[in-house]
Amino acid sequence: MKFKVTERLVEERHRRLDGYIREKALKTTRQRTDIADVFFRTSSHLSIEEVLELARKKNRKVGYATVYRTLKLLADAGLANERYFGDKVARYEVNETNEHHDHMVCLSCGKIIEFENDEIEKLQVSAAKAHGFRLVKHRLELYGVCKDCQQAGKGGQFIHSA
Amino acid sequence: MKFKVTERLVEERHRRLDGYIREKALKTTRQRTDIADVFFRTSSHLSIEEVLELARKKNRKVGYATVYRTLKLLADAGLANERYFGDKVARYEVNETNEHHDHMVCLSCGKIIEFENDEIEKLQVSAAKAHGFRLVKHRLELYGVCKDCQQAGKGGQFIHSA
DNA sequence: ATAATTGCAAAGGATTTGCACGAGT
DNA sequence: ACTCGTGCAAATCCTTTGCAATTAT
Repeated sequence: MKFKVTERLVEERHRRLDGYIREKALKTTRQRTDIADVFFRTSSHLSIEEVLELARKKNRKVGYATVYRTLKLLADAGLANERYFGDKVARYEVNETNEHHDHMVCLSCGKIIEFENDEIEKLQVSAAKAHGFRLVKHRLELYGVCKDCQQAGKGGQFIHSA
Repeated sequence: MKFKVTERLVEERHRRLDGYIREKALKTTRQRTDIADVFFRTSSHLSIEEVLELARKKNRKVGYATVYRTLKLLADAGLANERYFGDKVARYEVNETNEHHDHMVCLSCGKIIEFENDEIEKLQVSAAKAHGFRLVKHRLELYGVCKDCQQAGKGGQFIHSA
């Protein structure tokens, strides 16, 4: 997301989650709410590890299996997207309905920058059409060195292999 | 690759590998040659599993650790690229120098179609520039249903989650 | 009460690694 | 000879799962 995560937005996300839970006759639990909450409040791409760490600050007894399960649940509910960047760990981002963005991943510091480009999207559609391919979704990632790392002269040390 | 893999091309790849081996003072072994050979002869995106199976037809005693090590070696030599599509297994493709292509992945049959689009590449460069980002490489994948699967009416059953 | 959820530890799948043996230079 | 490569099994990493105990409805 490019915007700040407001309290209003966090509440809206919780409401969407509650709706899903009700619809599927699941249960609202302390852990779920806490995990979802830390997740809803970030605007970054968190690994399970990171979500676990944040969740434990709220609720010491969160187990990692529950984090895995809760993030899958959020993904099923359409509230989270699972992504894999260069390394092999799953990362989750909040899924904003009708938002389309791609990512730039800094090979030096690991930072993930979101960007949008409608022209590229359009060309993807044409490329798919040209191959008789029915496009469902896409993934575009640019790997390189972010502005900060270039300035800090850290362009060389790639921590990330993409 | 869009072209057929000719004998000339296979030889050229072996020559490049030999050069790398000499340069790094490594050794040419039966297994390496066999694994590299089956790999050089395909034009698809093989998993370790698949390379192992093919290599064993040539040389029954190839161990899977050797396949892992050899494909890493080929990647280091600049002859192979490691990629991850929707599932979690690494796939390797022959790296054609100065060839740029992206992939369409069929969610129904798993087929991988390569395509090129210079316009998209150009837009990526501008997008990166706009963020002060030094672009090193990119990854673009379109997920959907290929022409064959659409005709066969298999558009619904996604075997692949992207 | 009933059924879903949790936490733990065990199981899984893909990949990596340590080590003694075998092969290339 | 000397060093590198191999195969095997064990180890590792991330993720999933079985199960008994706990909690929400």
